[in-house]
Amino acid sequence: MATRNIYKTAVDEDVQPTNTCPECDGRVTTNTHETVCDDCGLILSDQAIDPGPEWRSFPEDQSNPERTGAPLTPSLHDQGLSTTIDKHHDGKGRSLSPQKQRQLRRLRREQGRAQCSTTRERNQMRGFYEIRRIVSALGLGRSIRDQTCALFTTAQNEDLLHGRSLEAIAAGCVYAISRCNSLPRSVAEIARFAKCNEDSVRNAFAVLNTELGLPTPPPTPRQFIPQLASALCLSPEVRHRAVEFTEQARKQGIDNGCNPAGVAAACLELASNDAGEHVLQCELAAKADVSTATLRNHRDALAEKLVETQ
DNA sequence: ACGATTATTGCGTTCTT
DNA sequence: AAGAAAACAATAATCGT
Repeated sequence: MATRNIYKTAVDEDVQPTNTCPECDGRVTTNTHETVCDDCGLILSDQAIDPGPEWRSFPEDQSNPERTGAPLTPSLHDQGLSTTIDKHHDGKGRSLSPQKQRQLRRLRREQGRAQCSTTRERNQMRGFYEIRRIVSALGLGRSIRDQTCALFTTAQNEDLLHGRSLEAIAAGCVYAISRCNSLPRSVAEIARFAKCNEDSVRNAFAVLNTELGLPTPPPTPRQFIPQLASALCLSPEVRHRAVEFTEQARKQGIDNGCNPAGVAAACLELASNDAGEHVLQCELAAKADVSTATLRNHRDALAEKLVETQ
């Protein structure tokens, strides 16, 4: 429980408003890892300028020995601090004698074994590999990836992996972190890329959530608008309108107990119809992972309420 | 493609032991 | 208090236009 708050990364604390989003003119926020548009979810840059020292070494300047090496990353089990032994050259770039090469080959083999000496470390490597794979397949940013890896480590420390598949825990971590960051992906979407079924992902998330007490608020329809609008190439106006509709839906309480993605899809349909940008129901429903019937039901219920309030 | 009707599923409530 | 069951709402499937 001591590590509870590490998932709340800089998103809340170090946020500094910068300029506006080129796509929708929405407000843009930057944390330590990436710059994201609040309105459309567009990631403007996940290669933020690093104010730290250069990652170069200057052999002639011996006074500054710490200015070497690659930046640390939590998504590698050794945080990127691995040692590699070259095959053909020594530290100064000279080529090696065959005897030395043989010796170094043996050293390299032992070093490789030492790098993940325990099953714990091996599991962590496999878990991180899986996380990196899923996160990049979903198009989520570096910040999400690093938070997910941190959560995975915590899960490992709390002994939550016993009897569960590593792949399921990794996928569950991705799901949990995406939700904690208000960038919800459906379990189905994650399971599509994960090496396990939906139930395993759900179960893994449930375990993480209860055992670690994650700050996971229920997903709201609003959070689904950006990704859906972007997937269907809808205009910023439609997107803004749809967000307003989600607010209406919330006030009227018609999203209670409903799949938020379905409500979001209905809001988008109404908004796009208003703007004359016609979207096929089946496409909208497919992107939101709901049936067209559900989409229509929500749309009609919402339309009724909207007429009443006018 | 869209709409209406019917079937299924999931879940909180209520009843029983 | 714990489990079973009837009940309801959300969602999906199917058929008709």
